[in-house]
Amino acid sequence: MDEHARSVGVRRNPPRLKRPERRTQIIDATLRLVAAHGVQGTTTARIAAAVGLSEPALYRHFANRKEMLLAALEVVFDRVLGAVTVSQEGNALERLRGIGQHHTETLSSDEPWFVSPLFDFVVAPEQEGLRERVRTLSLRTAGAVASIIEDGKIEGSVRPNVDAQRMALRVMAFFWSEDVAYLMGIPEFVTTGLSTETLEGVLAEIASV
Amino acid sequence: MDEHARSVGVRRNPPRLKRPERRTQIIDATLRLVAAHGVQGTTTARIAAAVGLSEPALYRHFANRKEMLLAALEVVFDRVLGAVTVSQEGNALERLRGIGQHHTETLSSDEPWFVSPLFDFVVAPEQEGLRERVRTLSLRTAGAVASIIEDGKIEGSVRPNVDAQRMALRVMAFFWSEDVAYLMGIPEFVTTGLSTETLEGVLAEIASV
Amino acid sequence: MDEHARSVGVRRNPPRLKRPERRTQIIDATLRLVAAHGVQGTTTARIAAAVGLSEPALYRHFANRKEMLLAALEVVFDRVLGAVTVSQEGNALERLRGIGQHHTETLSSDEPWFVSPLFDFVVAPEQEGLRERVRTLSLRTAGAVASIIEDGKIEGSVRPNVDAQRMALRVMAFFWSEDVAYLMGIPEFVTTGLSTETLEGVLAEIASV
Amino acid sequence: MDEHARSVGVRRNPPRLKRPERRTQIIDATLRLVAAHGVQGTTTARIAAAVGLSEPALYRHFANRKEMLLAALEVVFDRVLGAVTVSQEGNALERLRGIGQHHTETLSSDEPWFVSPLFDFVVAPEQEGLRERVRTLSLRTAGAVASIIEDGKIEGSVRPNVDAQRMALRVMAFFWSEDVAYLMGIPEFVTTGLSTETLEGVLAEIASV
DNA sequence: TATGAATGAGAATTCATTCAT
DNA sequence: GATGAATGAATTCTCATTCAT
Repeated sequence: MDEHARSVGVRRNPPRLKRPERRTQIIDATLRLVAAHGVQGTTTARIAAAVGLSEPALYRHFANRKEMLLAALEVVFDRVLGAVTVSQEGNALERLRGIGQHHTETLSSDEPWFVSPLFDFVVAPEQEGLRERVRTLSLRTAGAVASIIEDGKIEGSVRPNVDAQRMALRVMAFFWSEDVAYLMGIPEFVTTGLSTETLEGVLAEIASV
Repeated sequence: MDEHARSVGVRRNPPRLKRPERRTQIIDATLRLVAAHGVQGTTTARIAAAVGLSEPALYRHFANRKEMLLAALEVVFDRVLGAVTVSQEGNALERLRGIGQHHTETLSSDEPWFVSPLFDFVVAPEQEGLRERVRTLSLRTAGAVASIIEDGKIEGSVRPNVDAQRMALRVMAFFWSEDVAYLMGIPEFVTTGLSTETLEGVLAEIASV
Repeated sequence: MDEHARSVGVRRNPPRLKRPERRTQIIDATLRLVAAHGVQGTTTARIAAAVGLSEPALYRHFANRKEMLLAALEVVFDRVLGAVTVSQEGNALERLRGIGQHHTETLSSDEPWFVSPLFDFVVAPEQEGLRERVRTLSLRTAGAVASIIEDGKIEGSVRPNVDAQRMALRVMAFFWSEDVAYLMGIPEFVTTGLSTETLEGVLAEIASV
Repeated sequence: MDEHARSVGVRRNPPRLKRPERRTQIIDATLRLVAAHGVQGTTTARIAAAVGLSEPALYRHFANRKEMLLAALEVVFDRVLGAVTVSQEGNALERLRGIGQHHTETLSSDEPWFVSPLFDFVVAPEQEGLRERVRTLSLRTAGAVASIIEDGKIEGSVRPNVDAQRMALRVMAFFWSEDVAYLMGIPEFVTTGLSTETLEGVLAEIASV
């Protein structure tokens, strides 16, 4: 019957993906699981089930569970960083405003997939080593925001005596508060423009003249 | 004979606390452990050890581990709410500033006991029903802040046309961003006065004249 | 029916032993298993099955598998040391001869239970930490032999210029060679008095006059 | 096209060894690994890595892991036997002394490759059938020693009434005790000449006049 | 009110081995 | 002759919880 299956072109159980695809697939599954069950609830058994593999097979692609989580975290930040980097239109102020809008809109949409995992990584037990990585990646994001502010100084849209690093963190705070409001089930903070007021406050402080 | 022992007033080794005291003791221990090890790391074994009881004995006081955690969450919010309510000195603005300072100081201290439990519950898997509880309690806290703002309107320190509910949420955002910064391992946001700038921004917006 | 079982005095599955008995029982089982399957083959699953407990229950009595193995090793050496210490009759030479005879006889008997475990511990992977303990305990045994030799010097049966430590090791070598011969399936080395010749050689060297 | 590549003489990356060479290479690697990590630690993964092949490729050359270990054991005995046979200089006594020295020196070196595998097989669980093999090969080694002694009788260096078989086993005992001392982590037995004293005792017993 | 003894479910990970290519 | 992908069976160990006393 195996023969029959083959001749008719019926695929055997798992479609035997190539390395890179499997890796991506595992990372995606991990991300979804963290969103649904938290870091703690993202067990190797669940990941394996989600990708239709046996648990040991996972270890062909990642050294251990932590690596899977770390890879997923990396993806989260890649997208966050991407969102910050992409906006290239207008002067620094307008770009920051654009980034803020993007964040607000994402959170207002029906699938802000990244918030849950992100905060799950933040509160993950110290020993998982995820916190440290979150810190590093967050600071990198803050750095990206800071360079936009620096750009603003050069082009003249931002006051020259502004401390870019510090103000970048205040922009981050805007992101954070939107995220928390969303997580706490208080979307009105995001959707009724409240958070935007905070961001505008920051922008007003750094705008030239 | 146990009866005899009691009637004669002979004390057994551990002075056998009464129900309510034991309960409180267990909740306290749970809270300390959550602060130190996170929700996940707060195992029944650790709780039992912390209160000097055997594990099964815990189940005399709580149906299960989750109940212990829930009770601890309740305490967290009692204290958070307490911190917001207590400050009675000065006008509304000064009281809000005082509350903010208290929050900042707690986070700068070496044992910010409430952050870890709070956010652990925030990111808890949807189905656990903990999020809903956090939402309710957060809104109650926001309500307390709103009444202070209303008080300010009456006493004249706050502009009369301010929307207390909305501004209360912006004050909450200040709390949240400090919490997140702390969790992410970016304490400079809290300790170098960056977060305070945000709060001052809000206060300036609502201050009369 | 549970009620019936109780009233008739029928025991429920495992007879719920007290701590010390369980511990002993586990150690014994471990020892038997090491003899039968080697250190590697002495899995927690097998130990649990042997004592009629679940695997986790084992951990109520020992911190981990290594502790169980170590405890078993201790027992092996206790008995070996016991055999060396017990013989109190006659002068040093006669006592050493007695110890040798005891060893030879044990190996000729049908259950030299200790040899297999002993050597299994010797070849156990470094990382198990058993080798180091074997070394320590072996040297302790050698020490016991050395004191007998020292006793011999005092009582005059042993030449005063004999190096007790060194000769003790040569006596140990007699034990070892008997053990190895037994393990290798060459019992004639033990049973036909060949090994005894070696021991007599050593005794002749240290005997006074 | 693979065919084409071959016919044109184009070499693929790893120079694809012929069957026999690969086999030897695998056995060598196995032997080195057993010496370093013990039988247990000699995993197929490690063997494959050591020879630069994939794990499945090993099964082209051996039916399973046990076959690889068995082949390695064979080599061990070949070498042990070789060491006993090779020495051809001087009379029987001198040759035996030479063999002993060789053994002592190997154990004093930093890679006594044969001890670990040898004893690992000795303590292997009965049912594996490895013990029997070790017995056979040990007796063969003893036989080689016995012939040297017989040679000694002919050439006159050994007393004619010596039982070669028996004395051969006592020489073996010298080997064994050195091995055990090494394994137990008591190298001083080997390095300070203690074991040699035993051997000299045997040689003295068989020497003529 | 409390405990000593015990467990079922499940965690991450390793290993020898197979199968299709 | 060799490999990439995958797995079943085990391994050690943790945890919340139960039950008889």
